[in-house]
Amino acid sequence: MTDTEATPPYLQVADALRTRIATGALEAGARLPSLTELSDEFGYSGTVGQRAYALLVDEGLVISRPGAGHYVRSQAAPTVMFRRQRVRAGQGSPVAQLLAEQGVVGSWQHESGTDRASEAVAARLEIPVGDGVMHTRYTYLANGEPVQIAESWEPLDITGGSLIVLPEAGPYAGIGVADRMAVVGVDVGVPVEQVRARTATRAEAQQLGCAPAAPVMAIMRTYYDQANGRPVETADIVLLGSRWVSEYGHRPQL
Amino acid sequence: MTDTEATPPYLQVADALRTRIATGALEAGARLPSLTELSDEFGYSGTVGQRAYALLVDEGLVISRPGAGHYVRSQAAPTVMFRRQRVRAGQGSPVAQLLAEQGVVGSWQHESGTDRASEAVAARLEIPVGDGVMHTRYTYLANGEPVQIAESWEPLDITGGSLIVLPEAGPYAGIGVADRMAVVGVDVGVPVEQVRARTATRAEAQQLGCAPAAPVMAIMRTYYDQANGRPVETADIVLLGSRWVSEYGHRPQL
DNA sequence: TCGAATTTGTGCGTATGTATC
DNA sequence: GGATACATACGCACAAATTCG
Repeated sequence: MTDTEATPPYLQVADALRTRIATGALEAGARLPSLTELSDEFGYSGTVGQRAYALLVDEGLVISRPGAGHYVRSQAAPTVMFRRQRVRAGQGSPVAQLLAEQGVVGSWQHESGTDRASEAVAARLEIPVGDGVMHTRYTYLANGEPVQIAESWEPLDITGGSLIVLPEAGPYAGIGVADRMAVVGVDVGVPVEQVRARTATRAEAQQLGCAPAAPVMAIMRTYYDQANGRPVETADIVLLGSRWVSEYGHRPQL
Repeated sequence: MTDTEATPPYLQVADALRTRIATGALEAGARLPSLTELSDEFGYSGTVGQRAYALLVDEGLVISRPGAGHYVRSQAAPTVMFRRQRVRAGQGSPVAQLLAEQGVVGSWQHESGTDRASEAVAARLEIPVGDGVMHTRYTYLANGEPVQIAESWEPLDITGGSLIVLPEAGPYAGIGVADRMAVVGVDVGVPVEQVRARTATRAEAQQLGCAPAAPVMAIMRTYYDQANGRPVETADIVLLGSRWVSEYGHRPQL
Protein backbone atom coordinates (compact mmCIF):
# COMPACT_ATOMS: atom_id res chain seq x y z
CA MET A 1 0.00 0.00 0.00
CA THR A 2 1.16 3.55 0.65
CA ASP A 3 1.17 4.35 -3.04
CA THR A 4 0.99 8.03 -2.34
CA GLU A 5 2.09 8.91 -5.87
CA ALA A 6 4.14 11.87 -4.75
CA THR A 7 4.53 14.32 -7.60
CA PRO A 8 8.21 14.99 -8.25
CA PRO A 9 9.58 18.37 -7.22
CA TYR A 10 10.27 19.50 -10.77
CA LEU A 11 6.60 19.02 -11.64
CA GLN A 12 5.55 20.97 -8.56
CA VAL A 13 7.81 23.83 -9.56
CA ALA A 14 6.54 23.72 -13.14
CA ASP A 15 2.97 23.80 -11.89
CA ALA A 16 3.69 26.74 -9.64
CA LEU A 17 5.23 28.69 -12.50
CA ARG A 18 2.42 27.70 -14.84
CA THR A 19 -0.22 29.05 -12.51
CA ARG A 20 1.73 32.27 -12.05
CA ILE A 21 1.57 32.72 -15.79
CA ALA A 22 -2.05 31.63 -16.10
CA THR A 23 -3.27 33.93 -13.34
CA GLY A 24 -1.54 36.86 -14.92
CA ALA A 25 0.86 37.40 -12.03
CA LEU A 26 3.53 37.26 -14.70
CA GLU A 27 2.61 39.10 -17.85
CA ALA A 28 3.73 38.31 -21.36
CA GLY A 29 7.36 39.20 -21.83
CA ALA A 30 8.03 39.28 -18.11
CA ARG A 31 11.19 37.69 -16.86
CA LEU A 32 10.83 34.52 -14.83
CA PRO A 33 12.99 33.69 -11.81
CA SER A 34 16.48 32.57 -12.65
CA LEU A 35 17.56 29.08 -11.78
CA THR A 36 19.43 30.21 -8.70
CA GLU A 37 16.42 32.21 -7.54
CA LEU A 38 14.25 29.17 -8.06
CA SER A 39 16.61 27.00 -6.10
CA ASP A 40 16.60 29.56 -3.27
CA GLU A 41 12.82 29.77 -3.29
CA PHE A 42 11.98 26.09 -3.44
CA GLY A 43 15.04 24.66 -1.76
CA TYR A 44 16.05 22.32 -4.55
CA SER A 45 19.10 22.28 -6.73
CA GLY A 46 19.24 24.13 -9.99
CA THR A 47 18.48 21.01 -11.97
CA VAL A 48 14.93 20.92 -10.68
CA GLY A 49 14.18 24.38 -11.99
CA GLN A 50 16.05 23.48 -15.15
CA ARG A 51 13.76 20.56 -15.84
CA ALA A 52 10.69 22.57 -14.93
CA TYR A 53 11.67 25.23 -17.44
CA ALA A 54 12.41 22.60 -20.07
CA LEU A 55 8.83 21.41 -19.72
CA LEU A 56 7.37 24.89 -20.02
CA VAL A 57 9.56 25.65 -23.04
CA ASP A 58 8.38 22.50 -24.76
CA GLU A 59 4.80 23.49 -24.03
CA GLY A 60 5.42 26.86 -25.64
CA LEU A 61 4.62 28.90 -22.55
CA VAL A 62 8.16 30.11 -21.98
CA ILE A 63 11.09 31.25 -24.07
CA SER A 64 14.63 30.81 -22.82
CA ARG A 65 17.44 33.09 -23.88
CA PRO A 66 20.86 31.75 -22.95
CA GLY A 67 22.72 34.14 -20.75
CA ALA A 68 19.68 36.34 -20.29
CA GLY A 69 16.91 34.36 -18.61
CA HIS A 70 13.52 32.79 -19.11
CA TYR A 71 10.66 34.93 -20.33
CA VAL A 72 6.91 34.50 -20.57
CA ARG A 73 6.08 33.96 -24.17
CA SER A 74 3.67 36.44 -25.69
CA GLN A 75 0.62 34.34 -26.22
CA ALA A 76 -1.00 36.79 -28.62
CA ALA A 77 -4.13 34.91 -27.74
CA PRO A 78 -7.01 34.10 -30.01
CA THR A 79 -7.23 37.57 -31.45
CA VAL A 80 -7.88 36.22 -34.88
CA MET A 81 -10.96 34.26 -35.69
CA PHE A 82 -11.46 31.84 -38.50
CA ARG A 83 -15.04 31.74 -39.63
CA ARG A 84 -16.45 29.47 -42.16
CA GLN A 85 -19.41 31.23 -43.56
CA ARG A 86 -19.75 31.96 -47.20
CA VAL A 87 -17.55 34.92 -47.95
CA ARG A 88 -18.61 37.81 -50.08
CA ALA A 89 -17.63 37.46 -53.67
CA GLY A 90 -15.03 39.72 -55.21
CA GLN A 91 -13.41 40.77 -51.98
CA GLY A 92 -10.23 38.80 -52.13
CA SER A 93 -9.38 35.52 -50.50
CA PRO A 94 -11.35 34.49 -47.42
CA VAL A 95 -8.27 34.61 -45.22
CA ALA A 96 -7.36 38.08 -46.42
CA GLN A 97 -10.90 39.31 -45.80
CA LEU A 98 -10.84 37.85 -42.33
CA LEU A 99 -7.53 39.37 -41.42
CA ALA A 100 -8.65 42.76 -42.70
CA GLU A 101 -11.77 42.61 -40.54
CA GLN A 102 -9.60 42.06 -37.50
CA GLY A 103 -7.47 45.07 -38.29
CA VAL A 104 -4.46 42.95 -39.06
CA VAL A 105 -2.12 43.55 -41.95
CA GLY A 106 -2.41 40.31 -43.83
CA SER A 107 -0.29 39.05 -46.64
CA TRP A 108 0.58 35.75 -48.15
CA GLN A 109 3.21 33.97 -50.15
CA HIS A 110 2.55 31.18 -52.55
CA GLU A 111 4.03 29.00 -55.20
CA SER A 112 2.12 27.02 -57.76
CA GLY A 113 3.06 24.31 -60.15
CA THR A 114 1.66 21.33 -61.94
CA ASP A 115 2.23 17.97 -60.40
CA ARG A 116 1.05 14.39 -60.59
CA ALA A 117 -1.52 13.19 -58.10
CA SER A 118 -0.09 11.08 -55.32
CA GLU A 119 -2.08 8.20 -53.98
CA ALA A 120 -3.50 10.25 -51.14
CA VAL A 121 -4.39 13.23 -53.30
CA ALA A 122 -5.89 11.04 -56.01
CA ALA A 123 -8.14 9.38 -53.46
CA ARG A 124 -9.31 12.70 -52.14
CA LEU A 125 -9.97 14.16 -55.58
CA GLU A 126 -11.33 10.85 -56.88
CA ILE A 127 -9.08 10.84 -59.92
CA PRO A 128 -6.60 8.23 -61.14
CA VAL A 129 -3.18 8.21 -59.53
CA GLY A 130 -0.71 10.15 -61.63
CA ASP A 131 -3.24 12.51 -63.17
CA GLY A 132 -2.20 16.12 -63.51
CA VAL A 133 -3.02 18.44 -60.66
CA MET A 134 -2.33 22.06 -59.87
CA HIS A 135 -0.38 22.13 -56.62
CA THR A 136 -0.12 25.33 -54.59
CA ARG A 137 1.56 26.10 -51.29
CA TYR A 138 0.44 29.09 -49.27
CA THR A 139 1.90 30.82 -46.25
CA TYR A 140 -0.32 33.42 -44.64
CA LEU A 141 1.20 36.16 -42.56
CA ALA A 142 -0.48 38.41 -40.01
CA ASN A 143 1.55 41.51 -39.25
CA GLY A 144 4.50 39.77 -40.78
CA GLU A 145 4.29 36.67 -38.60
CA PRO A 146 3.30 33.37 -40.20
CA VAL A 147 0.05 32.11 -38.76
CA GLN A 148 -1.22 29.59 -41.27
CA ILE A 149 0.21 27.34 -43.94
CA ALA A 150 -1.78 25.52 -46.55
CA GLU A 151 -1.29 23.19 -49.46
CA SER A 152 -3.97 22.72 -52.09
CA TRP A 153 -4.55 20.50 -55.09
CA GLU A 154 -6.96 20.90 -58.01
CA PRO A 155 -7.49 18.51 -60.92
CA LEU A 156 -6.00 20.07 -64.02
CA ASP A 157 -8.86 19.01 -66.25
CA ILE A 158 -11.21 21.41 -64.49
CA THR A 159 -9.25 24.63 -64.78
CA GLY A 160 -6.68 23.60 -67.32
CA GLY A 161 -8.19 25.47 -70.23
CA SER A 162 -8.88 28.65 -68.38
CA LEU A 163 -7.16 31.77 -67.21
CA ILE A 164 -7.48 30.62 -63.63
CA VAL A 165 -5.17 27.70 -64.13
CA LEU A 166 -2.64 29.46 -61.95
CA PRO A 167 -4.43 30.24 -58.70
CA GLU A 168 -2.31 33.23 -57.84
CA ALA A 169 -1.45 34.73 -61.19
CA GLY A 170 -3.23 36.68 -63.82
CA PRO A 171 -6.43 38.66 -63.43
CA TYR A 172 -7.91 36.26 -60.91
CA ALA A 173 -5.12 36.29 -58.35
CA GLY A 174 -5.98 35.97 -54.70
CA ILE A 175 -9.73 35.65 -54.90
CA GLY A 176 -10.28 32.33 -53.19
CA VAL A 177 -11.37 28.98 -54.44
CA ALA A 178 -15.10 29.63 -54.53
CA ASP A 179 -14.81 32.72 -56.70
CA ARG A 180 -12.24 31.19 -59.01
CA MET A 181 -14.38 28.15 -59.60
CA ALA A 182 -17.33 30.40 -60.28
CA VAL A 183 -15.36 31.84 -63.20
CA VAL A 184 -15.44 28.47 -64.93
CA GLY A 185 -19.06 27.97 -64.01
CA VAL A 186 -18.61 25.66 -61.07
CA ASP A 187 -20.63 26.23 -57.92
CA VAL A 188 -18.66 24.72 -55.05
CA GLY A 189 -21.00 25.42 -52.18
CA VAL A 190 -19.76 24.86 -48.65
CA PRO A 191 -16.72 22.61 -48.26
CA VAL A 192 -16.39 19.49 -46.15
CA GLU A 193 -13.77 19.90 -43.45
CA GLN A 194 -12.16 17.34 -41.20
CA VAL A 195 -10.52 18.89 -38.17
CA ARG A 196 -7.99 17.30 -35.90
CA ALA A 197 -5.61 18.50 -33.21
CA ARG A 198 -2.00 17.39 -33.17
CA THR A 199 1.46 18.69 -32.46
CA ALA A 200 3.37 20.56 -35.11
CA THR A 201 5.96 18.68 -37.06
CA ARG A 202 9.43 20.12 -36.94
CA ALA A 203 9.11 21.55 -40.43
CA GLU A 204 5.78 23.16 -39.58
CA ALA A 205 7.18 24.51 -36.31
CA GLN A 206 9.96 26.17 -38.24
CA GLN A 207 7.58 27.66 -40.80
CA LEU A 208 5.13 28.87 -38.17
CA GLY A 209 7.80 30.00 -35.75
CA CYS A 210 6.30 28.14 -32.84
CA ALA A 211 7.55 25.74 -30.18
CA PRO A 212 8.65 22.32 -31.41
CA ALA A 213 5.67 20.60 -29.80
CA ALA A 214 3.10 23.36 -30.12
CA PRO A 215 -0.47 22.23 -30.78
CA VAL A 216 -1.86 22.94 -34.21
CA MET A 217 -5.21 22.50 -35.87
CA ALA A 218 -4.93 20.43 -39.03
CA ILE A 219 -7.86 20.81 -41.40
CA MET A 220 -8.46 18.66 -44.45
CA ARG A 221 -10.80 20.65 -46.66
CA THR A 222 -12.50 19.53 -49.85
CA TYR A 223 -14.74 21.52 -52.17
CA TYR A 224 -17.27 19.70 -54.31
CA ASP A 225 -19.00 20.70 -57.52
CA GLN A 226 -22.61 21.19 -56.50
CA ALA A 227 -23.82 20.13 -59.93
CA ASN A 228 -22.21 16.71 -60.25
CA GLY A 229 -20.76 16.02 -56.80
CA ARG A 230 -17.17 15.82 -58.02
CA PRO A 231 -14.36 17.07 -55.80
CA VAL A 232 -12.78 20.14 -57.37
CA GLU A 233 -10.25 21.19 -54.75
CA THR A 234 -8.74 19.65 -51.66
CA ALA A 235 -6.38 21.27 -49.20
CA ASP A 236 -4.38 20.62 -46.06
CA ILE A 237 -4.47 23.61 -43.77
CA VAL A 238 -2.36 23.95 -40.64
CA LEU A 239 -3.27 26.63 -38.12
CA LEU A 240 -1.39 27.70 -35.03
CA GLY A 241 -3.57 26.41 -32.22
CA SER A 242 -2.86 29.34 -29.95
CA ARG A 243 -3.99 31.92 -32.47
CA TRP A 244 -7.00 30.52 -34.28
CA VAL A 245 -10.46 29.43 -33.43
CA SER A 246 -12.47 27.78 -36.13
CA GLU A 247 -16.20 28.37 -36.03
CA TYR A 248 -18.76 26.15 -37.70
CA GLY A 249 -22.45 26.76 -38.11
CA HIS A 250 -24.32 29.97 -37.40
CA ARG A 251 -27.12 31.15 -35.18
CA PRO A 252 -30.62 30.78 -36.51
CA GLN A 253 -31.71 33.92 -38.30
CA LEU A 254 -35.12 35.05 -37.19
CA MET B 1 26.47 38.79 -36.30
CA THR B 2 27.01 35.06 -36.05
CA ASP B 3 23.37 34.40 -35.22
CA THR B 4 23.68 30.86 -36.42
CA GLU B 5 20.73 29.65 -34.37
CA ALA B 6 22.15 26.18 -34.01
CA THR B 7 19.47 23.69 -33.09
CA PRO B 8 20.16 22.21 -29.66
CA PRO B 9 21.46 18.64 -29.59
CA TYR B 10 18.38 17.27 -27.84
CA LEU B 11 16.19 18.54 -30.68
CA GLN B 12 18.46 16.93 -33.25
CA VAL B 13 18.25 13.62 -31.44
CA ALA B 14 14.48 13.94 -31.05
CA ASP B 15 14.23 14.75 -34.73
CA ALA B 16 16.25 11.73 -35.74
CA LEU B 17 14.09 9.45 -33.64
CA ARG B 18 10.93 11.09 -34.91
CA THR B 19 11.85 10.45 -38.51
CA ARG B 20 12.72 6.86 -37.71
CA ILE B 21 9.21 6.47 -36.39
CA ALA B 22 7.59 8.42 -39.22
CA THR B 23 9.37 6.51 -41.95
CA GLY B 24 8.33 3.25 -40.43
CA ALA B 25 11.86 2.12 -39.66
CA LEU B 26 10.54 1.61 -36.17
CA GLU B 27 7.10 0.07 -36.09
CA ALA B 28 4.47 0.57 -33.46
CA GLY B 29 5.42 -1.20 -30.27
CA ALA B 30 9.08 -1.44 -31.23
CA ARG B 31 11.65 -0.69 -28.63
CA LEU B 32 13.69 2.46 -29.03
CA PRO B 33 17.39 2.73 -28.18
CA SER B 34 18.14 2.93 -24.50
CA LEU B 35 19.74 6.06 -23.11
CA THR B 36 23.18 4.48 -23.02
CA GLU B 37 22.81 3.32 -26.62
CA LEU B 38 21.75 6.81 -27.62
CA SER B 39 24.71 8.35 -25.88
CA ASP B 40 27.00 5.91 -27.70
CA GLU B 41 25.39 6.64 -31.07
CA PHE B 42 25.23 10.42 -30.93
CA GLY B 43 28.12 11.11 -28.64
CA TYR B 44 26.18 13.14 -26.12
CA SER B 45 25.57 12.37 -22.50
CA GLY B 46 22.49 10.53 -21.37
CA THR B 47 20.84 13.78 -20.38
CA VAL B 48 20.47 14.78 -24.00
CA GLY B 49 18.66 11.58 -24.89
CA GLN B 50 16.58 11.92 -21.76
CA ARG B 51 15.30 15.29 -22.82
CA ALA B 52 14.71 14.13 -26.37
CA TYR B 53 12.60 11.27 -25.10
CA ALA B 54 10.76 13.62 -22.74
CA LEU B 55 9.73 15.64 -25.79
CA LEU B 56 8.54 12.62 -27.72
CA VAL B 57 6.62 11.35 -24.74
CA ASP B 58 4.91 14.71 -24.37
CA GLU B 59 4.02 14.60 -28.02
CA GLY B 60 2.44 11.22 -27.53
CA LEU B 61 4.71 9.44 -30.01
CA VAL B 62 6.56 7.40 -27.43
CA ILE B 63 5.72 5.58 -24.24
CA SER B 64 8.35 5.13 -21.55
CA ARG B 65 8.23 2.19 -19.21
CA PRO B 66 10.61 2.67 -16.29
CA GLY B 67 13.01 -0.20 -16.10
CA ALA B 68 12.03 -1.55 -19.48
CA GLY B 69 12.72 1.08 -22.11
CA HIS B 70 11.07 3.47 -24.54
CA TYR B 71 8.57 2.10 -27.03
CA VAL B 72 6.85 3.46 -30.13
CA ARG B 73 3.30 4.20 -29.19
CA SER B 74 0.66 2.44 -31.21
CA GLN B 75 -0.89 5.31 -33.06
CA ALA B 76 -4.17 3.57 -33.81
CA ALA B 77 -5.19 7.12 -34.41
CA PRO B 78 -8.21 7.59 -36.57
CA THR B 79 -10.20 4.64 -35.34
CA VAL B 80 -13.01 6.80 -34.15
CA MET B 81 -14.63 9.52 -36.15
CA PHE B 82 -16.67 12.37 -34.87
CA ARG B 83 -19.27 13.44 -37.35
CA ARG B 84 -21.59 16.28 -36.92
CA GLN B 85 -24.55 15.52 -38.97
CA ARG B 86 -28.01 15.43 -37.55
CA VAL B 87 -28.40 12.15 -35.69
CA ARG B 88 -31.39 9.94 -35.95
CA ALA B 89 -33.92 10.55 -33.22
CA GLY B 90 -34.59 7.99 -30.56
CA GLN B 91 -31.31 6.16 -30.94
CA GLY B 92 -29.52 7.34 -27.85
CA SER B 93 -26.93 10.04 -27.52
CA PRO B 94 -24.97 11.06 -30.60
CA VAL B 95 -21.71 9.90 -29.12
CA ALA B 96 -23.13 6.51 -28.20
CA GLN B 97 -24.55 6.09 -31.73
CA LEU B 98 -21.22 6.98 -33.21
CA LEU B 99 -19.25 4.60 -31.06
CA ALA B 100 -21.69 1.80 -31.83
CA GLU B 101 -21.25 2.38 -35.57
CA GLN B 102 -17.52 1.97 -35.17
CA GLY B 103 -17.92 -1.31 -33.35
CA VAL B 104 -16.66 0.12 -30.11
CA VAL B 105 -18.19 -0.62 -26.74
CA GLY B 106 -19.15 2.84 -25.60
CA SER B 107 -20.28 3.92 -22.21
CA TRP B 108 -20.39 7.11 -20.26
CA GLN B 109 -20.42 8.47 -16.77
CA HIS B 110 -22.13 11.65 -15.71
CA GLU B 111 -23.18 13.76 -12.82
CA SER B 112 -25.77 16.49 -12.88
CA GLY B 113 -26.73 19.22 -10.51
CA THR B 114 -28.22 22.67 -10.41
CA ASP B 115 -25.82 25.56 -10.23
CA ARG B 116 -25.69 29.29 -10.64
CA ALA B 117 -24.47 30.71 -13.91
CA SER B 118 -20.93 32.02 -13.79
CA GLU B 119 -20.02 35.08 -15.79
CA ALA B 120 -18.74 33.04 -18.71
CA VAL B 121 -21.70 30.67 -18.80
CA ALA B 122 -24.18 33.51 -18.41
CA ALA B 123 -22.66 35.28 -21.39
CA ARG B 124 -22.87 32.17 -23.52
CA LEU B 125 -26.46 31.42 -22.54
CA GLU B 126 -27.40 35.10 -22.62
CA ILE B 127 -28.95 35.01 -19.17
CA PRO B 128 -28.23 37.12 -16.07
CA VAL B 129 -25.26 36.09 -13.95
CA GLY B 130 -26.39 33.93 -11.04
CA ASP B 131 -29.43 32.48 -12.77
CA GLY B 132 -30.13 28.82 -12.21
CA VAL B 133 -28.59 26.36 -14.65
CA MET B 134 -28.46 22.61 -14.95
CA HIS B 135 -24.80 21.64 -14.95
CA THR B 136 -23.72 18.20 -16.18
CA ARG B 137 -20.30 16.60 -16.49
CA TYR B 138 -19.82 13.73 -18.89
CA THR B 139 -16.99 11.29 -19.40
CA TYR B 140 -17.26 9.09 -22.47
CA LEU B 141 -15.42 5.81 -22.61
CA ALA B 142 -14.54 3.69 -25.63
CA ASN B 143 -13.71 0.13 -24.70
CA GLY B 144 -13.21 1.29 -21.16
CA GLU B 145 -10.73 4.04 -22.01
CA PRO B 146 -11.76 7.66 -21.59
CA VAL B 147 -11.73 9.46 -24.91
CA GLN B 148 -13.87 12.52 -24.38
CA ILE B 149 -14.94 14.73 -21.50
CA ALA B 150 -17.68 17.29 -21.65
CA GLU B 151 -19.36 19.83 -19.46
CA SER B 152 -22.74 21.27 -20.36
CA TRP B 153 -25.03 23.97 -19.05
CA GLU B 154 -28.74 24.57 -19.70
CA PRO B 155 -30.89 27.39 -18.37
CA LEU B 156 -33.23 25.98 -15.74
CA ASP B 157 -36.21 27.97 -16.93
CA ILE B 158 -36.37 25.99 -20.14
CA THR B 159 -36.48 22.48 -18.77
CA GLY B 160 -37.24 23.27 -15.14
CA GLY B 161 -40.86 22.19 -15.22
CA SER B 162 -40.33 19.01 -17.18
CA LEU B 163 -39.28 15.46 -16.67
CA ILE B 164 -36.11 16.11 -18.60
CA VAL B 165 -34.77 18.47 -16.01
CA LEU B 166 -32.13 15.90 -15.15
CA PRO B 167 -30.42 15.08 -18.43
CA GLU B 168 -29.41 11.58 -17.45
CA ALA B 169 -32.22 10.42 -15.20
CA GLY B 170 -35.79 9.33 -15.68
CA PRO B 171 -37.38 8.12 -18.88
CA TYR B 172 -35.32 10.42 -21.08
CA ALA B 173 -31.85 9.36 -19.99
CA GLY B 174 -29.07 9.38 -22.52
CA ILE B 175 -30.89 10.62 -25.57
CA GLY B 176 -28.88 13.70 -26.42
CA VAL B 177 -29.66 17.35 -26.32
CA ALA B 178 -31.62 17.59 -29.54
CA ASP B 179 -34.08 14.86 -28.64
CA ARG B 180 -34.51 16.06 -25.09
CA MET B 181 -35.26 19.55 -26.20
CA ALA B 182 -37.74 18.17 -28.68
CA VAL B 183 -39.68 16.75 -25.74
CA VAL B 184 -40.38 20.23 -24.47
CA GLY B 185 -41.17 21.44 -27.95
CA VAL B 186 -37.87 23.14 -28.74
CA ASP B 187 -36.24 22.64 -32.12
CA VAL B 188 -32.55 23.22 -31.66
CA GLY B 189 -31.35 22.67 -35.21
CA VAL B 190 -27.62 22.45 -35.84
CA PRO B 191 -25.34 23.83 -33.14
CA VAL B 192 -22.65 26.46 -33.49
CA GLU B 193 -19.24 25.08 -32.66
CA GLN B 194 -15.96 26.85 -32.04
CA VAL B 195 -12.98 24.56 -32.38
CA ARG B 196 -9.49 25.19 -31.14
CA ALA B 197 -6.39 23.09 -30.63
CA ARG B 198 -4.42 23.33 -27.42
CA THR B 199 -2.49 21.17 -25.01
CA ALA B 200 -4.32 19.29 -22.30
CA THR B 201 -4.36 20.81 -18.87
CA ARG B 202 -2.98 18.67 -16.10
CA ALA B 203 -6.44 17.82 -14.84
CA GLU B 204 -7.65 16.88 -18.32
CA ALA B 205 -4.59 14.77 -18.94
CA GLN B 206 -5.33 12.82 -15.80
CA GLN B 207 -8.97 12.31 -16.77
CA LEU B 208 -8.15 11.32 -20.32
CA GLY B 209 -5.17 9.24 -19.37
CA CYS B 210 -2.88 10.95 -21.86
CA ALA B 211 0.48 12.67 -21.78
CA PRO B 212 0.59 15.92 -19.79
CA ALA B 213 1.07 18.05 -22.88
CA ALA B 214 -0.91 15.99 -25.38
CA PRO B 215 -2.80 17.95 -28.00
CA VAL B 216 -6.55 18.09 -27.55
CA MET B 217 -9.41 19.53 -29.53
CA ALA B 218 -11.49 21.88 -27.40
CA ILE B 219 -14.95 22.55 -28.76
CA MET B 220 -17.34 25.18 -27.48
CA ARG B 221 -20.78 24.12 -28.63
CA THR B 222 -24.02 26.04 -28.32
CA TYR B 223 -27.51 24.98 -29.35
CA TYR B 224 -30.07 27.63 -30.20
CA ASP B 225 -33.85 27.52 -30.21
CA GLN B 226 -34.76 27.75 -33.85
CA ALA B 227 -38.01 29.52 -33.01
CA ASN B 228 -36.72 32.48 -31.02
CA GLY B 229 -32.95 32.31 -31.38
CA ARG B 230 -32.27 31.87 -27.68
CA PRO B 231 -29.36 29.67 -26.58
CA VAL B 232 -30.72 26.57 -24.87
CA GLU B 233 -27.57 24.60 -24.17
CA THR B 234 -23.86 25.28 -24.22
CA ALA B 235 -21.06 22.82 -23.64
CA ASP B 236 -17.28 22.56 -23.41
CA ILE B 237 -16.09 19.39 -25.07
CA VAL B 238 -12.51 18.12 -24.89
CA LEU B 239 -11.43 15.40 -27.31
CA LEU B 240 -8.17 13.51 -27.38
CA GLY B 241 -6.46 14.85 -30.47
CA SER B 242 -4.90 11.54 -31.40
CA ARG B 243 -8.19 9.69 -31.50
CA TRP B 244 -10.79 12.00 -32.95
CA VAL B 245 -11.40 13.77 -36.18
CA SER B 246 -14.27 16.20 -36.30
CA GLU B 247 -16.03 16.50 -39.63
CA TYR B 248 -18.11 19.48 -40.67
CA GLY B 249 -20.33 19.78 -43.68
CA HIS B 250 -21.31 17.06 -46.11
CA ARG B 251 -20.99 16.30 -49.78
CA PRO B 252 -23.67 17.67 -52.05
CA GLN B 253 -26.45 15.17 -52.52
CA LEU B 254 -27.38 14.72 -56.13
C1' DT C 1 11.73 -17.97 -5.54
C1' DC C 2 15.34 -15.02 -5.68
C1' DG C 3 18.97 -12.17 -7.12
C1' DA C 4 21.71 -9.78 -10.60
C1' DA C 5 21.76 -6.84 -14.60
C1' DT C 6 19.53 -3.39 -17.29
C1' DT C 7 16.84 0.71 -17.79
C1' DT C 8 14.35 4.81 -16.68
C1' DG C 9 13.49 8.67 -13.24
C1' DT C 10 15.42 12.08 -10.58
C1' DG C 11 18.60 15.19 -8.34
C1' DC C 12 23.40 17.14 -7.40
C1' DG C 13 27.64 19.61 -8.50
C1' DT C 14 30.32 21.69 -11.98
C1' DA C 15 32.45 23.33 -16.30
C1' DT C 16 31.44 26.15 -20.37
C1' DG C 17 29.66 29.52 -23.45
C1' DT C 18 26.76 33.56 -23.78
C1' DA C 19 24.42 37.83 -22.62
C1' DT C 20 24.23 41.92 -19.97
C1' DC C 21 25.91 45.85 -17.55
C1' DG D 1 37.22 45.28 -21.95
C1' DG D 2 36.07 43.16 -17.65
C1' DA D 3 32.91 41.38 -14.15
C1' DT D 4 28.74 39.29 -13.16
C1' DA D 5 24.58 36.67 -13.97
C1' DC D 6 22.60 33.21 -16.64
C1' DA D 7 21.33 29.04 -19.34
C1' DT D 8 23.21 24.81 -21.21
C1' DA D 9 25.33 20.54 -21.04
C1' DC D 10 27.75 16.98 -18.82
C1' DG D 11 29.24 13.25 -15.56
C1' DC D 12 27.79 11.06 -11.67
C1' DA D 13 24.97 8.75 -8.06
C1' DC D 14 20.99 6.75 -6.14
C1' DA D 15 16.13 4.96 -6.30
C1' DA D 16 12.50 2.39 -8.48
C1' DA D 17 10.91 -0.64 -11.93
C1' DT D 18 11.55 -4.33 -15.13
C1' DT D 19 13.64 -8.32 -17.14
C1' DC D 20 15.93 -12.59 -17.15
C1' DG D 21 18.64 -16.38 -15.66
